[in-house]
Amino acid sequence: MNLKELSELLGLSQTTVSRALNGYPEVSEATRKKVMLAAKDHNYTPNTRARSLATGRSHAVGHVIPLSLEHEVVNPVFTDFLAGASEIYSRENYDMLISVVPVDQEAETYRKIASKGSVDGVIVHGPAINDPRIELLRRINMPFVVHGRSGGDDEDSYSWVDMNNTRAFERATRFLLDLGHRRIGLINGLEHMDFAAKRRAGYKRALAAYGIEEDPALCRAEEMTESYGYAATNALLDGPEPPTALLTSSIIPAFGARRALDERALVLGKDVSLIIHDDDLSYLRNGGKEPIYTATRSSVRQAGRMCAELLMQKIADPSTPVRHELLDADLIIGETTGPAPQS
Amino acid sequence: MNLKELSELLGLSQTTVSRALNGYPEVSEATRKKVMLAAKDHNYTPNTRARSLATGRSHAVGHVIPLSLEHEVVNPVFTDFLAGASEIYSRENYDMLISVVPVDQEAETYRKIASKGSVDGVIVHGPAINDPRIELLRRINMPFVVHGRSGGDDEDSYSWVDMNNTRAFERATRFLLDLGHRRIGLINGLEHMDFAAKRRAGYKRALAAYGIEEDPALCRAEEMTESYGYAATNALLDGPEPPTALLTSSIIPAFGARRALDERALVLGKDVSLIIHDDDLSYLRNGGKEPIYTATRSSVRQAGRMCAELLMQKIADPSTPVRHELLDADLIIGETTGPAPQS
DNA sequence: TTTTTTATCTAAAACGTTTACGCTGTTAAA
DNA sequence: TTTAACAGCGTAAACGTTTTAGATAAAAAA
Repeated sequence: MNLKELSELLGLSQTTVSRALNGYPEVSEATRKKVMLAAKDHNYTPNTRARSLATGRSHAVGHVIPLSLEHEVVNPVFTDFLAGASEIYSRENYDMLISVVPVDQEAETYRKIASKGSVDGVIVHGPAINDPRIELLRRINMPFVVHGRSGGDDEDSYSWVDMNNTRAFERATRFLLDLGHRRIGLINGLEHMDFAAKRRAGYKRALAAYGIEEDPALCRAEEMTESYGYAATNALLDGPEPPTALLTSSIIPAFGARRALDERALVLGKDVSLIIHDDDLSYLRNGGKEPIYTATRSSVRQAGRMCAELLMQKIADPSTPVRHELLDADLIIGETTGPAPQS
Repeated sequence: MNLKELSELLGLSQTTVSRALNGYPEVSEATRKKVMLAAKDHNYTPNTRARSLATGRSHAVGHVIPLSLEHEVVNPVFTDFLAGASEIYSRENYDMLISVVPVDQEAETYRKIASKGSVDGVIVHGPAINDPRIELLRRINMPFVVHGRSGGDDEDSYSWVDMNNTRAFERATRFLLDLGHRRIGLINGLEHMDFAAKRRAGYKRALAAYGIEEDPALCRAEEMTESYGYAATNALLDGPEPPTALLTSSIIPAFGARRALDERALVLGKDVSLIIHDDDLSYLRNGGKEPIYTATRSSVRQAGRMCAELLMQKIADPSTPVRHELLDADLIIGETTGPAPQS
């Protein structure tokens, strides 16, 4: 069923029917009702392709999700982020178009997407420090919102939704310091990524406040997998002066850390303390009412919702001023932290 | 830059330029070269919307990924599945359109997608037993491939890519039986899903071969989260006749099982054996060269590739006969299984 | 030489919407 | 009574492609 057929069926012009359906005022309420009813009855939905061509907008947003080259890892937080964003899109009747591409082809992909005209805007995932994609998107004049920030001084010049990574890790580190820990290992994500760099900065700042110099031997930075958590924990514990506490950048390496500790019969929260960052993933909940891991928690799903929200606004009215949403992480106390063991 | 401008610039008609770019034979090699070059120079890409409208095909495929209602969990294997499928799509220059929708709105979503005409085909995720979506898609004549099967007798009538769930779990259970285990717990996924039902069937069949009746008290079936693995393991171990071995349907509940066992100071592979099903997720690798968990392994990413492959064929030529790909899982031996403890 | 075929290109229709503009009749203002 | 405003609807153009049906000229066949 298309517009022409529907309008013939109703004895009206295509114009009137279209206007009735799209809520334009130049049509009487009586006819609008008739049209709406007929549309429902013959379940007519405007053809997206034709509508897009006519309006110049595709009613879709793009997500380019980077595939890390070395290990072919695609970040698992995306499922929850997309679930959050999707809530907003489906409310606004927008489509979500995603491409998973190796990081070295990202710029190319954005360019292509733009010239094909298949989306009205994009979400930038996993910004690196001084990420070139931002400059690119601005140049081709494509509305975008960044999940995270890109460091640099131009953070005011584009819209983003970020978590206060520095503050979260500063608080977590401080919490451990207050418990008497002095050697604290950091099992971080890749530090050319802005979020990881900021977390490290927070860690460093807390140490500095206690007059402690950051020890590079206690800091690791890799793709956040379970096996990385396992290997890094082992490596740190095998060092000359093993840490009494650990910070991991996600719950996933924490599983690896737990495995390593178990093998050594070290008890979490007693022999070694552990604080994780918890993205509140639906399939990896950190406990129920009571958290298991002591954690800095910030919902990535919520971030997804907010990014989508901001982008929708930007698309609806491109003159919308840029907006920044800085989410604060909660510090929640679980069973994996305790006073530093006396040695 | 659009077709009209490009053709005027070249002094040719739009027809000729279009044909040159799309590789039609009615154009001389000389002009084709010229056209190609000019297109590159002014980086012209045909507008997707216009092309779709003209050809009637959208060059996009849809993935409707179900959001479990009760717990709002979106299955984490999707990221890897999508990564696999995406490889194929980008090779064929197809777009991937995804919607995350609560299970009760799935049928509605498919219908909408079809009438909007925004995709040329869909992948069906997470089929339940006798899933109504299959009938629906057939009725509205939308090409589709199912990841998994839907039970029932009509499995021959549509294309699917599945893992041999029954066989995998039969082998795993047999392996435990051969090691002397007689009480084996099954920590399964939701059993109205076909994959989970088939896994249970395999488990049952192996037990039957040893003359053992399945004990419902040893079988759990829920959303496969870490906390579920933890709770289920605790419940089983607290039962009157605790199991000496466990099977989990994914690596994620296995993390929970490990946590529960650690708390009881039970050693994996000695006090309690554990076999998992391993989807070979990039961010949750089951060890490196040496596997950690004994597991039945089948790559969900590979399944993604194959589904996409099949769907592309079906779209290119709708008369393509249905195809079935049944992947066999490897049984890989890790450190979490050993002989049943004497009691 | 005339006819047929072939190679190369073009004009215009089609895809299904939205929307700028125009028309008619009715009501309100002058 | 005349003019203006307005509500309600229709006509036709536009969006940027692909594709059908021809057109022209050159080459081959008769």
